[in-house]
Amino acid sequence: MSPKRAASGEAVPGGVWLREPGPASRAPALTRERIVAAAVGVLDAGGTEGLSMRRLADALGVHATSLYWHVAHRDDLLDLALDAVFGEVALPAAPAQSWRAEIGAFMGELRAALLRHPWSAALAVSRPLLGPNALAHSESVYAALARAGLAGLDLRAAAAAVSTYVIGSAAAEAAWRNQGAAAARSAVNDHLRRNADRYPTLAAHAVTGEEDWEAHFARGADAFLAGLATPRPAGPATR
Amino acid sequence: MSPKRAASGEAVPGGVWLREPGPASRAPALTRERIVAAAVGVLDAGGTEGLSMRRLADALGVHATSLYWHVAHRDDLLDLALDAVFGEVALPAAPAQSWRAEIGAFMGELRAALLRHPWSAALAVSRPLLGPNALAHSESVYAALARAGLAGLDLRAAAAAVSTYVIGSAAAEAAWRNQGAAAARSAVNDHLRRNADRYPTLAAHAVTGEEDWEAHFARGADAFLAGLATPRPAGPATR
DNA sequence: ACCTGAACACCGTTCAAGT
DNA sequence: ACCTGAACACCGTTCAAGT
Repeated sequence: MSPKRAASGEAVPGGVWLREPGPASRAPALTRERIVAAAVGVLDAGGTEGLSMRRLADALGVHATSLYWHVAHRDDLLDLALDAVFGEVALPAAPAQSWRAEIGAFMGELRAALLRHPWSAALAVSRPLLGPNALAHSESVYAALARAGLAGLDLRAAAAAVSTYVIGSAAAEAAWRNQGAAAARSAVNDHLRRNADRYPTLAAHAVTGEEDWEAHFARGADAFLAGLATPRPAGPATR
Repeated sequence: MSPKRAASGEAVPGGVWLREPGPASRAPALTRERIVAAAVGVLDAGGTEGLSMRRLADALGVHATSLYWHVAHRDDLLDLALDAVFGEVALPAAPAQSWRAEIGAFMGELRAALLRHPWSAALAVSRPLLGPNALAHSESVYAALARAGLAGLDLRAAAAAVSTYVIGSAAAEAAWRNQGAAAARSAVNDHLRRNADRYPTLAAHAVTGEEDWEAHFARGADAFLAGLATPRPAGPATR
């Protein structure tokens, strides 16, 4: 695990400073951590499409093919970068608060992390979340819901729904923000108003000005948590 | 709007059958509908990554660059194909049933359509849904929820949550099904069991055998609809 | 063990040219 | 109006080679 001993020679006190840091003393130059950190940077800058092996290699001062020593495919990079985003979300310190407060807090924090990296939510819906950070959060959500008395299919469905709602909302928000934003929004409004005969309710109720995404999200999350708290009709299918 | 008149010549009764369908009488060969239908086919066969302009052109017996006459970018193709999937979902015929039944039915049908085209859900989370078919469904969801008494932010949040839940669930399901399925599943189970100290609740409650995805989905949808039906605390922020 | 360099089989998109 | 063909600037990934 420790890096190889630096090049040999007589032990001269203070010699480190005099010797050229020969190739043997260079740390591996590339590590998974460095690669993943750089990948997150490239993704933040250019989105999923902007992440190419060559561009990432450039950012690391290295040839593209070198990356394949540390990583099997480009896809692995995406999975690793995504789990790094989950790693930005703190795990609940004290399990003292109510399950509802704990899960509500988790939802808010996960949303914030996903929005800090606008490429991440779209990625999170499209691949199994099995990285250590994602699993750690999954575990704490399961634990909180189990404390709430859920089990079996109810528990699994509730846990899945929690992350589905957060990730899906963040992905939608990121998708809207990505594009021209203001320009796009007014184009949509125009379109709806021009076709008010086909879309009367949309024309009357859909967005007009600046969306308050956070209030929007919180409203849905509230409704959703209220639903989870509602006792299920104890049908025979409950296992 | 009507296609150009076929090549001229003396009007001989029954002559159509005798004349070669010369180049002048060929219909435009490429139309947006044909292109979109072929794109859906290519996507069904090879997923989002499998859709390239050249491959699609091949399927249509045409040169790749010809597509650019009908479509501006590859992205347009994705938007058009996605809206075609929404077009497979029937609009509610009679607005007679309860809003809850209507929306529940819509959710089930949309899920089915998205799963018939496993590439579609992941796409639907990552881009604004502004195609005519998507908007038509959006309109009817808004209308049903407005009938239920929702308005303003409540209405928008509820409508957004409905599609977020359906699309997010379908995307997650498709992602799990895409990969090795059985192999992957048992690998995950092994992984969780090996790390049961880190993930005790997951190891105890997470999937073991075959998932019943539909029951899973329905359970979450029920909880979710129950939450929507729960009256909101009439805070001052309700506009 | 780790990185390079050349190479292969692809990409999306443009643009001038044909009919 | 619609399609072709050549061309440009990219891709992910492999593999033999270097150190």
